[in-house]
Parts: sequence; C-alpha cells; structure tokens
Amino acid sequence: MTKKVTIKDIARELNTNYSTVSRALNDSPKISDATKQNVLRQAKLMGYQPNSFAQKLKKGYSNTIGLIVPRINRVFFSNVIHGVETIAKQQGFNVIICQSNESVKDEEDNVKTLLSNNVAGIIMSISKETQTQDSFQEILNNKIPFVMFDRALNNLVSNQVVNDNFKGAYEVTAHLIKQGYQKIIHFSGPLYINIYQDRLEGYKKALEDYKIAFNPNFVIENTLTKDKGIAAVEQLLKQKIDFDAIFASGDYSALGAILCLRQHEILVPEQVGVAGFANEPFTELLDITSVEQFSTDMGKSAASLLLDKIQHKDTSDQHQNIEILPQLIIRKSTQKL
Amino acid sequence: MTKKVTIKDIARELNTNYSTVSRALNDSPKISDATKQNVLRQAKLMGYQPNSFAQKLKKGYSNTIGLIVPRINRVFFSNVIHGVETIAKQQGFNVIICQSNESVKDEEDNVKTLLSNNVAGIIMSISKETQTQDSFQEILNNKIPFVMFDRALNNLVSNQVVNDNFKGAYEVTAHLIKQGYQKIIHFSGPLYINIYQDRLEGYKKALEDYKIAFNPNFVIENTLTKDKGIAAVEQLLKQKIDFDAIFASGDYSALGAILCLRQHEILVPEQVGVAGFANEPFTELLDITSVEQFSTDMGKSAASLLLDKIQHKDTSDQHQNIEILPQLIIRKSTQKL
DNA sequence: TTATTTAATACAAACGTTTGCACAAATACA
DNA sequence: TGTATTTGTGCAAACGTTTGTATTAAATAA
Repeated sequence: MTKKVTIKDIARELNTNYSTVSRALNDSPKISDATKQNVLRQAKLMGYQPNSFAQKLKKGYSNTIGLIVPRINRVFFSNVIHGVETIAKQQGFNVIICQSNESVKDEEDNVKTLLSNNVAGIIMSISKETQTQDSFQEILNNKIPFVMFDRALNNLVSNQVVNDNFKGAYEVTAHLIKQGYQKIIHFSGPLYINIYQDRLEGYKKALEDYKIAFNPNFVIENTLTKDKGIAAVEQLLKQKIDFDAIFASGDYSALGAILCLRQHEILVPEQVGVAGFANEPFTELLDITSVEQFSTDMGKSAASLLLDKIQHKDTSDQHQNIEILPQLIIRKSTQKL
Repeated sequence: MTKKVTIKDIARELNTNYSTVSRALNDSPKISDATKQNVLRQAKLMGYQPNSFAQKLKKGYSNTIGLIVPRINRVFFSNVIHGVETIAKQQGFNVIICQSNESVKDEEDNVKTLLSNNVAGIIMSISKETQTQDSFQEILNNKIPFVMFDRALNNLVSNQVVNDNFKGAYEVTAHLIKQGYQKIIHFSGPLYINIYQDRLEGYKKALEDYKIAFNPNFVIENTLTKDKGIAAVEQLLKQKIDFDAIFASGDYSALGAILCLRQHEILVPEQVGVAGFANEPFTELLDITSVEQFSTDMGKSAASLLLDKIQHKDTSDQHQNIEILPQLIIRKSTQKL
C-alpha cells in the first residue's frame, strides 16, 4: 500500500495552510473560487482520498448504518437488504449487514459489532429464537436510532415497519372460504413474534366474519419450513383429521404441504386448497397462492425512517409504526372454482 | 445520544493515566494484573465502548472489507455474501456490501465508496456491462488486496475464485449427448466475461469429443434472462431450426425455454431436453437439470484468500486462481431415457 | 550500603481531519 | 483620508486512541 496523500501534503505543495485545503475541499464559502480550483486540481493530481477515519473521529458521527437480518440468503431478506442499500446509498450512507442465523447469541454479537463500529443507527429483524429484548438492550441503552422491520417483539414499543399481516391473513382466509373451502388448517410460526400472532388473528377474524367456528386444533404452531410442512400434513392424515384447505404462515411449509399431499395423491386445489405467505419466487413458478409483502419497499421504508431519525428530519420523539399493505396473489393452488 | 465514555474518563475515575487504561484494555504485558482488573471493572461499569474511528485512525488500518456484487437479491450472490460474511466475521472483519446493479457506472461509484471508507481489501464480481478494468482501476492503483469471484475479465490477471465452468459445461453437454440428444443449442452470455466463454468452450469440447460437429448458429449469445430464453425459443421455432436440446448458460433462460416449449406443446424432456447452469432453487422444484456452483463455498474461498492477503499470511506476490469444482445435477428435464 | 536492573506507570506526540478564532488585506462607508 | 466591514487565509486545538520514551518505585545485585 503506497503512502496515503493527506491534506497536509496538498497544502505543502500549494504553499498554503492545510486548513485552507480542508475548507476548499469541503466547499466552504470562506474560500475564494481561485484557491478552490487550485486545491481541487492538486488533490486530483496527487490522487487524494480523504481518510474517513479521521473525518469520522473529528465529526463524531459516521455515515454507516447497521442492518441485522436472520439470514442474508433468503429472498425476502435479500430484497429488504436491496431496498435498504438503495436508500442508504442515495443519502450517502453505507450499510454493514449482519446475520443472526436465527440465533439469539449471534444476534447479540451482531449488536456489539455494530455498536463498536459506531454505526449511526440500526435496522433489525429479530431471530426466530428471540423472545426478549436482552440481545439488543444495548441499542436501546445507547439511544441510537433504531428501527425494527417485519419481525418484532409483541410487547416492545419501537419504530417499526411491518406488513399489515392481519389484513394479509384475513384476505387469504376469506379467499379460501369464498372458494368453498370450509375446514381450513393454519400453519403458524412462533406466536411471541408479532407477525405470526397477527396472521393468526387475521385468520380467526375471517372465520368469524364468515361464521365458521374457530377450532384451536386446526392451528399448528411453529410450522414454517418445508420439512415441518410435510410432517404436519403427514400427521393430519394419520390422525384422519378432516380438512380441505391449508393456510400456511410461510411459503416453505405451504410447499411442503403440497409436496406431501401430492405424494398421497390428494389433488390440489380440487380436494385441498393450499396458500402460503411471502410470495417467494417459487410460488409463482409452482402456481401457489401467496401474499406479496413488497419486501424491497419494506427495506426502503425502514431505511428512510431510520435516516430521518438519524438526520433529525423526524424530530418527534415518538415511535413510528409504518404498515405496508400486502397483496393477495391468487394462483391455481386455491382455485377450486 | 448520551456522551460517550472514553479512556480518559476511566483514567480520571481511577486516578491514573489514560495510557495505562489503554494498555490495560489491550492486555499489554507492561501492566500489572491488579490494574488490569481494576480498569476492566471500571470500563464495564461505565459502559465503555472503544471509539473505533480513533483506533482505526491511529492504527492506520481497518477491519472492514468491501464486497461488490451485481445484485444482492440473487440467490447465487446472496449465498456468496453469506459465505464471505461467515469467514469475515470469524476473523473479526466487517463487510460492506455494494451492488453494481449490473451497471459500470454504479460499479465505479461502489469502488470509490469502498476506497474512501478505507476498506482493507475488496472482493468483487463484475457487472455484465463491464468490459474493461476502468471502473476498478483505482483498486489496482491503490494496491490494496483484491479478489474477483465468478465473473472476471478474460484478459486480466488477478486473484480469482471461479468455478471450473469449462468442466461444468462439458459435463452438461456430455450428459445431454449420452441421453441421446444430438442437436444441442447453447444459450450463452456476454463472451468477454470469463465464465460464459469457458462454458462455451466446455460445450464445444464435449461436442468434439463425441464427434458432433459444432454449429456456430447453435450458439445464441447474451441469452440469460427468462424473457430472452422465451424469445430465443420463439425465434428457433419460427425459423424451423431443427434442435432437440438446449444447454443454457443460466437457469433463468432455461426456465424461459421450458415455459415457451410447454406453450407450444413440445414435450420436455421427450422431444427437447433442457439444462441450465447455477442450480437456482427453482430448478429443484421444477426438476430442471443444472449445475451446482457451491456459491457459499465460493464466498468463503474468496474471503479466505482476501484475508490471507490482508493479513500477509499469503506473502507470495503471485495472483492466486482458485477453482471450485461444480457438480452436475441431473433432473427430469434432460432424462429422455 | 550503594549501584543497577526491573516493573509499573506517566508523559506526550502522533494519526488526519474539522473548525473557532485571530489576523491581514481588500473593500466599503463616512 | 480614516475607520468599519468584509473576505480570505493561517494558527492551533480538538476528536479518542496507540505507542515510544521518560520517570518513578521497588527489587535485586554488588
């Protein structure tokens, strides 16, 4: 690595003071246009790159924000990342991305890493394991701007960007009912996480509105993966439970359900309708009804909100709660009619 | 944001000098165990967080590496990111991720951003547009460690981690031939990018080895998206070209081809066999033959290589070229037999 | 006992910026 | 012409660390 050029080097070359160079580079109104030109030319000539550490140290803040997601390589999250990146870059901010691998322990480490990197704010979606705010208590203590997206804790008030999961779930369920399905199983997730709770509520409300009795046994908790979806259907069949539809709180368990039903030569959608949630790319290819969450938009919203807080554009001390309207995408897997 | 605690604050509290505190925190052998204990306790008590900017300024280097990918939200790349993150975190490094959006312009901006953030090294896969090294010339000038993965420039010698694309393509083609397909179309990508060139070569070599004449008209360049795949098949059919298989250099155009063939009621694999490249998740679900690239491993390799260079574990000034062996995944779309 | 070594800590400079203040030169006003 | 104001630049402190050197006290050797 060749020796870095500093403003002092430029100043020396130009027979001027380095403070002048600094001001010129920062386009200060105190500096004459002539010197600005000069400095800029010389800086370019010498290949000057400002030392961001010195800048940040002096200024006391960084243009970096932190983003914690459970898994980077999940379509939903990588879309969110994409959205966050886009907005951040637009406003001159960098993003450090961490993944919690769905583990509280990793989550806590991530928080430490980000804080010790002096990020200006943090955006995060909690891991499936996370049941308390212990792992990110330090963020709250440090009082740096903080936004949660998608998954948040039910009992914690914070800046949030979430889907209107209640509505999404309500619409899926209502759609199933309108298609003539009556005995609808719900695959749920951990209920201490807001989104799964909300989806369950939406499901219940739709049943209620359409005068279908809610059967607690029809809710199968913590069934979000393909394998769990398969296992759940196996179980249902073995127990000879009479059902004609499945609304899964995630696409992967919906996929598992379909694969398992197909295995048992049960026709989808004729005998059993199946719907998921998240609109993963494969749902389009496999014609599975799902709910689009506009994940990129969610990332953009979260980033905008955080940056407003960081840049004090949003001076209200209140917590904001942004809801994104999801959209039901009807496909073959639920079209009995 | 509450006032940050510094080592000076700790020193004042302990009636000692801040240099002592610094050394104690860094576990210097010059400091007695008693004081170390003291300092550590006090630091914890006061909630001390080192200011990383000051540290980096003083030390002159950072523990951050940069990663430029064409798109964050592509499974292949998000897996690579995952791999890079994993290794980086293990070794105490952070990763700043940038996306070029397949644009040279953005790529150049990314490079600037990363350099001005004083990253310790850069890992990158070029955009589809990138035909010269202009956009990242600054990295080469700056002489900071640099590793390219997957997509690289054909005529540039650099540290690289790539798949053995030649081998992968050879195996796909050989497999098609063994299945009885004779007239194999190849959907290619931009040929100034190494990987597409290599895949073309692999395809050619297989044809040669199996004594099938190579027909230049059977190579359709720059056909990597679903839409381009559809368009290409439409074109082939319209021109009444006689073919019985398609080897696409990417899964999306393979998907497009299948959808279009299905539209025209041409049976896959009976009448036309179709294979892709990359083993995108949907290929498994749709039973499309493809080539697994071990993308997470690729990210891990790239990160390891870069970190070796950064930490001078690899002192050789030579450029390393790591090849990852891809694996042919045979599925229904090519199983005529 | 005194001289010498060792151990532990204190002092101060440095990293590369930004920025308040002082100052000189140039311009405006009386 | 003299004074007040503006404009542009220089000086120096500060941000929070790390680290070479100086200093002190204690421990050892002579």
